[in-house]
Amino acid sequence: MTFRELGLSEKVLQAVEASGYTTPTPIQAQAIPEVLAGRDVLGIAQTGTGKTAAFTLPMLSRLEQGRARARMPRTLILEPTRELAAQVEESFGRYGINHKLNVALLIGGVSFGDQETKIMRGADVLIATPGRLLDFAERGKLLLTGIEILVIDEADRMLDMGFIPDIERICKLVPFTRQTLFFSATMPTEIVRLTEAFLHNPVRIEVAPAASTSATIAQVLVASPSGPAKRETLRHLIRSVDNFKNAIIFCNRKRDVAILHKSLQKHGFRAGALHGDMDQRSRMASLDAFKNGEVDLIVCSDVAARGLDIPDVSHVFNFDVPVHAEDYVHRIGRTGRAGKLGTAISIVTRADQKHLAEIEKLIGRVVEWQQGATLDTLTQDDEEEASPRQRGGRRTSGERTRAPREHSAREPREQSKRTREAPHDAPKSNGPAAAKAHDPRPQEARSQEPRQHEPRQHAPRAPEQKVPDHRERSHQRPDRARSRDNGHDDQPVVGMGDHVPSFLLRPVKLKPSVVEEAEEA
DNA sequence: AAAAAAT
Repeated sequence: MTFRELGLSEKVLQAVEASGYTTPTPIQAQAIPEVLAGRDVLGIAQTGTGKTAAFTLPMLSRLEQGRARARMPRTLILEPTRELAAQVEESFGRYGINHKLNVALLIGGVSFGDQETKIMRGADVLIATPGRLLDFAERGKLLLTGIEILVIDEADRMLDMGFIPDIERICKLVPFTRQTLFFSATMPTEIVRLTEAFLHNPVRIEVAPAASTSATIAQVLVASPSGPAKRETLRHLIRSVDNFKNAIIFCNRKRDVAILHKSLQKHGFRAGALHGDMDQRSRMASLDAFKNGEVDLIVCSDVAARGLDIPDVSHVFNFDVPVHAEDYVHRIGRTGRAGKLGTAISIVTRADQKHLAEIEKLIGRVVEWQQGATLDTLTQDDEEEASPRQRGGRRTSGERTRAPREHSAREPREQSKRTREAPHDAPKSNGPAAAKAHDPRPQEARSQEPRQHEPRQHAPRAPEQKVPDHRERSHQRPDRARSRDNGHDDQPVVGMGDHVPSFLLRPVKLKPSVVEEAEEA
């Protein structure tokens, strides 16, 4: 099967060939002829199946006849997130190079001016998130009465996000005679009801069963204590995994995205962040930086879990196990795309066991623990290290200071940091981080790339050995780094001797905002 | 125990 057999126009075929594609994916092969014939389509497909091209290519063919009028776009595509909307715009840009079509992106978080100009000029394709679209429509800046094709993408996600009332309102603003293309990864009853109301005699095209995980994704679990030790577990994993190119790291909460992002940067990693409370500029900048390789790590909330198509992501880390099992499937689906191999590593703490069980039930298989090291193999020490704040007065700071390890002697200037880091970085031999003896990546492929001109002080490191800290923080002012460190990690108090006033050892309850500031170090 | 989306 080739694209040529599907009935697409010559202009579109040339653009597809220029992109290097020759064989349509199953959903493209099935959907494209139907869209070209003007039929409604109900596509049940995950992202990563080639769904976007399944509607953009035939839409481009159809749009070759006719012209857009001011304020009256000819086609409308609804997306649940701004990033997905921007991604669809890119797709029109890529496959529409031979067309002179006006494509407008109508999303929140950016100024109205440009968007209004494009709509006034007449948009052939309007790609929108529901809120901003309704805003325009209600102000009379946009008429939906000329819509020929309506695309509702990621409908089940729209449902999750409470967009269904908005979608229904929008559907009532577009002409009854339009063609509707409706895509959803799953079909909950709410969505079935919607398709019955707004699709006319649709062709049903189903490609991948919901909740299946791709065979091209290797999945593994890593047991870890929680707290700062969890960040150390992640750092170790990033440094030690095989075939690392870049990674998306998921957290469950936006504030944890911010904390982890800063922590990784502090440790010298080139990392970006992406969550819905960031301003739109930063969101786009982060995503671009990750796509073009300026950073090789991006810390995300679930805003990035679904649909984002970043080719060639080598690893997905679940820094937090997702609370909702379906999110696991979506998150790990950011890797192993387009036939490439990917690895999904989930860091699991005691508290995650329940959610892990639900995930395994959903995907219908158990996920292996790395090196067979389950939560039960975490030692008492690991667990205690995980919660220094709750220790209260059980130990004095003097007792907390561990005997320097052998490598401290080799790096005397790093001793204080090393003492603090060693317990997490060097778990028991059956512990989570004992996985790989050294980083097999070529130097240029690593997170610390900008510093590659610096001589590497140590040959491939042993698991007990941390990457020399001066490499990680060489770009930082050391005084700043040190002072910001003191807040949350388990560092012995310097300058008070072994005596610590008892009030300092009392457990303290901090307001969340205070905790956040402390954690920012 | 969350995130997202209009201002």
